[in-house]
Amino acid sequence: MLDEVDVHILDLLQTETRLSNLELSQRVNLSAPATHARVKRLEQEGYIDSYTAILNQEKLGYDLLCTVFMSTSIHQTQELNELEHRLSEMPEVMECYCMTGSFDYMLKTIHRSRKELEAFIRELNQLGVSQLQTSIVLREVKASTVLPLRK
Amino acid sequence: MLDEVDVHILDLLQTETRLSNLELSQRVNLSAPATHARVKRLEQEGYIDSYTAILNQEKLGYDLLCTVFMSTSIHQTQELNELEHRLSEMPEVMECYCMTGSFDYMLKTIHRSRKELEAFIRELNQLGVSQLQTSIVLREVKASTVLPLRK
DNA sequence: GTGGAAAACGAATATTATTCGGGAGGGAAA
DNA sequence: TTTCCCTCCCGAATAATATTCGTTTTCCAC
Repeated sequence: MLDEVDVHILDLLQTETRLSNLELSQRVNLSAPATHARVKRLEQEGYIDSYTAILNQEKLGYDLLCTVFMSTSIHQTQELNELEHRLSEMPEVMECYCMTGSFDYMLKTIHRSRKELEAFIRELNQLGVSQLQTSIVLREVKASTVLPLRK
Repeated sequence: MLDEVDVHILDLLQTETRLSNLELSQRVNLSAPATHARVKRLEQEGYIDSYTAILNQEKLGYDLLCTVFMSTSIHQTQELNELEHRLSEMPEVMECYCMTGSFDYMLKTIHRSRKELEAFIRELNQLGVSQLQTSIVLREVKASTVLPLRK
């Protein structure tokens, strides 16, 4: 179970990840070793999935962010797993969700150019897709990975 | 400009962020100081937006991930900025995009319960929204922050 | 209150990042 | 080709930081 200090640590980790263990310990009013042990415990118990560097999409030439809604004609579990596996392996697919609503899946995909997007959509179509609806992101208003722990 | 080694570093940082600088330097066949200098340069020049800890939504009680499509009746720039600012400030809104298609915005939102989702939608409705369409994520097939640098 | 487990502390150590002086490589000009 | 200069690298030294360890404190259950 998590106490108040654990939540405080998690919240600091997801917003100010670069804090040293010493600074972190000062923020939560604990000694450095005690703080360190807690962080390790939180990692161990699966409260922290991963640490990651968020790269700048624009600077790296990825200017085309899309949402793709798709449905499939597949209904057998085995084949569905296969489909999902293939989707997961595609590097352009950043997120893939199974959804309520009129489509089976929603994808968030990223591309360098219209040409690459077109190639990607063609690739998708060869996967047993019955319907596809692609929209393009005009502007990113907010893109965060932070959970509202402190709300 | 980026050379091959820079791209290699960025790719390692976004997939194996916890690597020590020493390990990182060995992976890219450079000395530790040279690698360190490159990382600092990449941060400086804005190729790395941020470092973050990705928390486990389920373990922390956030079991309700949604996509919300919304349109607005607002057309004046000033008021639109205001609206976007309000959306950005809402902690449940993890992502917000201005889109092509039949809705103006798409949001990715996260909640602890149906009750909180309902309160959130009510809050949205008081912001000058003309249309709302909310879908619920049944299952996360893939959720990544990794750009396909090596594709 | 008392015993026992869990968790904290400070000091010591190990690991890692960071700085620094010097040198190799490569292009431009003579 | 030689020289100069700039850029980038390296290894060694230092500084900062994480991590371990033995001891003490805290906090329940009885």
